[in-house]
Amino acid sequence: MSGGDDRPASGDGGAPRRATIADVARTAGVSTATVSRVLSGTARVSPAKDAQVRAAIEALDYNPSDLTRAIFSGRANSVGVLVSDMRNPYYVDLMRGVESVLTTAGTLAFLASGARDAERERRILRSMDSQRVRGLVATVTGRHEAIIRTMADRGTECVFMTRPVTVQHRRVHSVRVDDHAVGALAWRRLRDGLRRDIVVVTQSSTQYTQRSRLQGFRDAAAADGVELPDDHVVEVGSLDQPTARLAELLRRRRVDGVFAVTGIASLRTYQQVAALGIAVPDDLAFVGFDDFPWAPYIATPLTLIAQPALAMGTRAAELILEEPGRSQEIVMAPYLVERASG
Amino acid sequence: MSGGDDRPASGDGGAPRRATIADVARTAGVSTATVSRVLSGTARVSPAKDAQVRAAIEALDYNPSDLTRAIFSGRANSVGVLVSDMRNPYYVDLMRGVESVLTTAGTLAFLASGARDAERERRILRSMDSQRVRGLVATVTGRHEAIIRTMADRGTECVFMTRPVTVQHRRVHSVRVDDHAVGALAWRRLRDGLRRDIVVVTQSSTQYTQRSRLQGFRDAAAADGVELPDDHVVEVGSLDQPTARLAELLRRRRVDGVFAVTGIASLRTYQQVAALGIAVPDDLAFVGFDDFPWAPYIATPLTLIAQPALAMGTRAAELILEEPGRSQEIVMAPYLVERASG
DNA sequence: GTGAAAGCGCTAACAC
DNA sequence: GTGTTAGCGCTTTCAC
Repeated sequence: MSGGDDRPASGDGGAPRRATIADVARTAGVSTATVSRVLSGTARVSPAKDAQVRAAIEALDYNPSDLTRAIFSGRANSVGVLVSDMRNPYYVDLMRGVESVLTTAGTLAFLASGARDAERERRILRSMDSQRVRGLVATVTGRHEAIIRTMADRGTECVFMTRPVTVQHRRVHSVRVDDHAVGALAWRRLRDGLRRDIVVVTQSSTQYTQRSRLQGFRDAAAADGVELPDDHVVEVGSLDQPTARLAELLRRRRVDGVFAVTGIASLRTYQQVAALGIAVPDDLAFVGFDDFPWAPYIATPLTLIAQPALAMGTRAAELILEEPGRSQEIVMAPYLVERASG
Repeated sequence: MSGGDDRPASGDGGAPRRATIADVARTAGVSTATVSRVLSGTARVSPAKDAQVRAAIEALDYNPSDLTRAIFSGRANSVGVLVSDMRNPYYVDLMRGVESVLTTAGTLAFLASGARDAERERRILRSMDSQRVRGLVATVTGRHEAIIRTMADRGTECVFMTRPVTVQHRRVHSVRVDDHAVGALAWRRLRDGLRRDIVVVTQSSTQYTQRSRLQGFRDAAAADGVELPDDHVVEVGSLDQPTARLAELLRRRRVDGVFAVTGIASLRTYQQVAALGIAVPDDLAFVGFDDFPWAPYIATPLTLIAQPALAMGTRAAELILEEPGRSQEIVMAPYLVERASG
């Protein structure tokens, strides 16, 4: 062949150079512009050249770089998903929802866990911004107003789960469950089970979502003329903190119902109830929050208020792909999963 | 100010243009090369200019693009993680392991599920290749030799979980559990529990990993002079297939032990055993595979052979960051988690 | 329809 | 030390 063949066998340690659009153009005997047109399908090219180009792409096993493409649009073909804790089945379902929509659209999702550490969250958000993600689905502990505003300003659609938007911006959205309704559902369930002396277990009562669920419970109870005494709200904290106060409350024989407002609170309450040997649901009706895959398999299958995590994930991903143009606030209904515990 | 200020308020719909390295250079009164040097820290810059550059970066809220950077190295600052099923706690732990190592290194991980669908897997691998991921951690159903070879050729470190490498290449590795040892552990546990008539439950006996576990069991039994009859191996398939044959085997009073070789098989066997009302472990000792978070909480806590999923994830991520230069085959030891069932 | 050429934001020689 | 310049692989005018 005349001319040098420039499909080098190796650059350094032996990596064959990847075929570029120029290689394809050369092989097909056309310009790079024509190859680009075939790739994007925006402009028409003659059938003959089209065929040549496709043949060359095939022959060289050419796979165009999403990175280089992204440089033009300023946005990568990727979205970031930042969750608090990957072990939590809620986030797993959320991610599954996001992923199913994105994969269909040919977009890839970054997944990272902020581990409820604001500084770690910040670093991850910064990385995602460096990657120029076109969208962000986040559950965060910190507020991160500045970086969120920057990302939204620069074109990233940001969707926050579990809480209302804290940044007013046309590209900042919220997808969450109706926390007030969660509390109301719990109250009505326990009321219908004829429970009168109910304890509400929170994990951290300062959190907005937990306060809302508690408030929903209180409001629904009040509508039925029942008051929830302050000393019947107990905080159990995270997994390795003591639950002495909860145990004390449960030992009082008067308590006949319990509503745990988070997944962790549900688990901890369940363990405490089991440790105390209390008969569920006979002596104590138990309604928790956040369904999890193994809820049906434990000794006493748990009645739980669930959030439509999968649907929330797909909705979030759709928002990102749709680019609605103005801030969206999507509140989804929780639902009761009836099992043996209450 | 003399000259035009070129920090435009909006391009199209109102997205302010992102500050580029040129903007920083202009603001700091230096060249882009100097800014780049400050950023990478490779070459020394005078303290004065260094300060100016940092000030400009701060003022403009400049965050360099990982995309553009990646164009040079040919590799993005990202890795792809392709799993079979996100609901499986094993993959969750794997991902957690990968993510923890990568986040520390400032690298982001794509997560996608192939859903045991070879065509879907292929599309995702292709997307990841388009993103020029520097590494790949994959559990796949299909073989995908061609695309894997291409990716490895072009510089992507590929780590396969759960099975030996099928592509001989210095950048293709394997991290997996010692499946033969899994079977041996199970046998010895049941033997020590004085079980003699054991049924092995597989999910799909054609799969390499399951065959290995079965073989390990057989070999260990044979070493003790015990033969596993072929009709004591039963296949239960995936979640919604019937388990009639398993039920039939279990109903025979002679069977006093069972070893389920996959997580799904364990779950299905557990359900069947519960449905039949068989006393565990008194009438039937149960050893399963793959630990899961709620194993301690179910009615009869399960004795399981676990794989060090988290460690396997971190090891895979380390392999990618290390770029060992030649194919690595890492086989990790399974361990027994003793609980009530066997 | 098609190609030449400019340029996206960054890095890496290469001069000074 | 520092700036100038030439790209990285792609898209997109703008002529023809």
